Amino acid sequence: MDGLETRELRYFVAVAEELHFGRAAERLNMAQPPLSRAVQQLERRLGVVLLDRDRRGVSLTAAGAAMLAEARLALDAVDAVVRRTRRAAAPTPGLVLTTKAGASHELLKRLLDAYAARPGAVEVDVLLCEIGGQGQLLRNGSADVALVHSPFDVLTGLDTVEIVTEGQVAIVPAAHPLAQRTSLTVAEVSDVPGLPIARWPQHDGTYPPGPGPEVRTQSQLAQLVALGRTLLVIPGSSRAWQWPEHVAVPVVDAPEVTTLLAWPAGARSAALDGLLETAAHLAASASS
Amino acid sequence: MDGLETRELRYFVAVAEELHFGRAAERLNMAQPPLSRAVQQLERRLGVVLLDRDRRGVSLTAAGAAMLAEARLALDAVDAVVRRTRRAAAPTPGLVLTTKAGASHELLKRLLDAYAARPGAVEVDVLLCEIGGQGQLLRNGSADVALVHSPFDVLTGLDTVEIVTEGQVAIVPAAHPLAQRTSLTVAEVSDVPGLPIARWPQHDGTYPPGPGPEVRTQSQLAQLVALGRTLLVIPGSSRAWQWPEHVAVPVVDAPEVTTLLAWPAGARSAALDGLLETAAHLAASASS
DNA sequence: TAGCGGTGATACCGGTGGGGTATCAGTCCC
DNA sequence: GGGACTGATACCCCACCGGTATCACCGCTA
Repeated sequence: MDGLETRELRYFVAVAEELHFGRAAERLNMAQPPLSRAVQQLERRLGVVLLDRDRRGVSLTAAGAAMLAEARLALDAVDAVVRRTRRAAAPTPGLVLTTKAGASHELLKRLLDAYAARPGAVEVDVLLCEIGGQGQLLRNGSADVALVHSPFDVLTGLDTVEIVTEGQVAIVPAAHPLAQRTSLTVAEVSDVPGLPIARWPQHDGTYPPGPGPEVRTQSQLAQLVALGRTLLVIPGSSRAWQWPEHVAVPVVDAPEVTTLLAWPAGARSAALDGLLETAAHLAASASS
Repeated sequence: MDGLETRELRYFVAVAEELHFGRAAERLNMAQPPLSRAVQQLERRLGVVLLDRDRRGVSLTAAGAAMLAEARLALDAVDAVVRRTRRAAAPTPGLVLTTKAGASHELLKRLLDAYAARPGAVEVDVLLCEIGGQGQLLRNGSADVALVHSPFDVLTGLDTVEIVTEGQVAIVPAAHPLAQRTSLTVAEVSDVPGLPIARWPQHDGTYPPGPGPEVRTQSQLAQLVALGRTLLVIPGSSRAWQWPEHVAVPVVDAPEVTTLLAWPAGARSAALDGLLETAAHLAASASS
């Protein structure tokens, strides 16, 4: 009846992502025939057609698409078992905190310092990740807690505690006329001639179309602003990495950004509780 | 390095729950020796000691306890793959809504009627579960959405939308002096001589100690109240199942109860969106 | 239309390893 | 010290996973 092994899930995910048995088999370091067979067996056992093998290629059925999403979550959960178990077994368990490189640097520093001063504090490793990558790292057990920014980061499935809410600033090249302003509006900074918004890679690694430069890292972005090629709008506290060639101008009508600590729902531990309490104190002192 | 099959997780969970290789093997319908071997291999591959095999029995190490919690979540996620895939493949996919038997009956009826009247509404199956069982059913894919009650039900990992907030009433035997009152306080209904609060089974199936009667179902409870053996405090809308021998008295200082729809974070679908929208309308009309 | 490249499915085979039985090795208890 | 009980070890077998070889089907092209 049931039983479904993770091997079968991995096979299906590979095929569903590649939409090509040969390439999927290559990715799995195996030959194509056993992969075809395994997926057929999976479909028979589920009693569900997951893939349409038409002439000229493979495509997902509706059920296959549903299964792909669920299977990814399940595989993440299985990976999380290994990672969290290994960390729980470490001589000094510690915590892993993940955040976007460069974001909320000052706040993070205050949080870590305050937590380290607590009695019974454990070591906190900081794991820098790409934009929007925190959720994945929490789900697959690579991290215990993340510093995230609402409304930018997806928070579904995570418990959170707010730390601070703040306005946003535009980072513009010092030489640009906008740098003279004391405040700006969203309308003024969107679609500035000669300063197109930079484009970040999407989930599949490709870039959306548009006039702005393609970037992968914060430092690339910083340099591009310094070169007068783009501008960006970020939370005020992120200006820590501002260059001499940058000018920060408040954007008065930009949506407020809330910095939060997020953790996988239900994955509390004594160490995490300590960090959350520290964060709550920080939030209280910041708002007073 | 990685790899971990669900079979290994099932084996470990069985042993960790039974704390006895023989019984665990019996539960798994296999012999004890291969089970011992499999768990040993698992420990070697992880490089982590999960179980202490002391004289007189088996016990979990700290890492083993952590792994047990994670493994249960992962196995639920794998089960969810099967259930949700099968449902997605059904000719008419439908939605499965779960709730505690007897709770918010009127509200549920209004919600389902209103949703059924929507264009494009799919069939909604109602799955009645035991107290507090909704989270498990959502996690393992047995249900798509649940009707839950804050602060009673655990909401971690679930996205929610509020429907209605209401006060609580005490359900007391009509023959009891308290039935004459027009309002009560928490202090008055806790520890009433001769009317001890009923006890519900815990997660492991055993009952907490105390003077109250042991119950498993709402109808048992209803009968016990009618017999004058206990009283209970529940949301006002739950009085639908009130008997002639019951009297409902508002408890003025009891915490308010919020009825919500909850669903696994990130598991949105077109059908679910329709139901949530209906619930939002219901909430708006109820508050106005 | 015949050939060819490319795709997934089928046929068959060998080795690994998961699961079985039989037994051993401790421990506790009378 | 013997028996009951528990988990570990020894050994065996065969199911099944993965490999190679090949087929069947389609579309393109000359």
